[in-house]
Amino acid sequence: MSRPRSLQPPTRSGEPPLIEEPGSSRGWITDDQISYHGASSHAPQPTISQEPSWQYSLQSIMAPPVTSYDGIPLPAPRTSSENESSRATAGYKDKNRDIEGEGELPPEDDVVVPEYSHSAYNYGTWSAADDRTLVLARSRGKHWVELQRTYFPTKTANACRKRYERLMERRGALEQDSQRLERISHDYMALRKQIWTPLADRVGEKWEVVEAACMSAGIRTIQSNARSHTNRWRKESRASQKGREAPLLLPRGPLNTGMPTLPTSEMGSTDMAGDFESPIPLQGPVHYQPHRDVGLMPPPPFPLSSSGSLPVDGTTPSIPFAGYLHVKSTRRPVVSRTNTEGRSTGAELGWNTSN
DNA sequence: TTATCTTTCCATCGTGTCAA
DNA sequence: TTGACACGATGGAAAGATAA
Repeated sequence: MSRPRSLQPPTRSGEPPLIEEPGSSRGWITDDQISYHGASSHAPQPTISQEPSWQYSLQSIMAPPVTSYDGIPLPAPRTSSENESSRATAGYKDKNRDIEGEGELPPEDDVVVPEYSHSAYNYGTWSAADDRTLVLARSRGKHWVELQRTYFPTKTANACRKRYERLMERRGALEQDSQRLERISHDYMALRKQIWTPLADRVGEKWEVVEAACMSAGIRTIQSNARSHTNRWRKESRASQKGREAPLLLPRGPLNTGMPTLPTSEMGSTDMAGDFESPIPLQGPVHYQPHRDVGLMPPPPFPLSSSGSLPVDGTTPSIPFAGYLHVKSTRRPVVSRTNTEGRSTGAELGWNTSN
């Protein structure tokens, strides 16, 4: 099976708009509000309802049932007995799907088949309007074949069914994620001081200041800054070594500077150690000292975003060499896709918040 | 037997990221 | 700037399940 790489989905400008329900505050999405690649990240997200009886403790075990999609009541999951009775009484018409959802389906006569051939592979994306039509039609008991012939003649019934399944899975996961984020936020507020204090001690700042700087910068900015900072330090270190007889020795061991001590075990034995690396291995108890007191080649000031709250004047203690954290991304955060992964939270990074 | 639905596998495409 | 790579999205196909 080969598909022409150049085949693109047709523009949807010729499709009829969905009919807005009179008095409804929920307007239909017009074509110019939809981009057809990555559309779901920009289009208004539908509202999802789920069973209120769904228990918090079950979050990590199973996704709650999705009971509505953007206000459209969805049929309850069918049991085998319901299947049997519905088919017997309704002449194979599934009465569980015979639910009058809000909104109207586009008139069947108005459905315009795009001009490209159905025989060509239809690698078309689904717009928000398509999704709504699909869910509405399904909620009214239309079989896949009928639904496909009526509203999606350029797609197959199987494609419609799979799209429907994925929509339901996605919406369920979305709702689950929002509740999960609430839980993480709650725990974060309780543990944030513990989380940020080690880094704050290392750089000689208040933990609130360090937290604000990192939060405002974002993980991508921090990754980028850390990498460039490390590269710059290495470059300058090499240049410095060229001009000396003896290589520049990096401090190890106690310097007795009065700065907070971060035992190696705190970094080396936690999951966090797998996400960060320093220019040199951490060995033994290390006492950190602002460079200006030690007389080492001063690293550049800590890079800040434009909204960063750390001062960048010369009095700001820069991060000692061992404090350069280069974040190794084990999973690339996805920015514009609709998936919900890529969140970087203390919990997900495996920060050891126990004391 | 037929119709419908579900599950599973797999190939392809689009897009973002990263290193050279 | 470009190519390699990873990953999610999409849809075709086949097999199996279920009920009329």
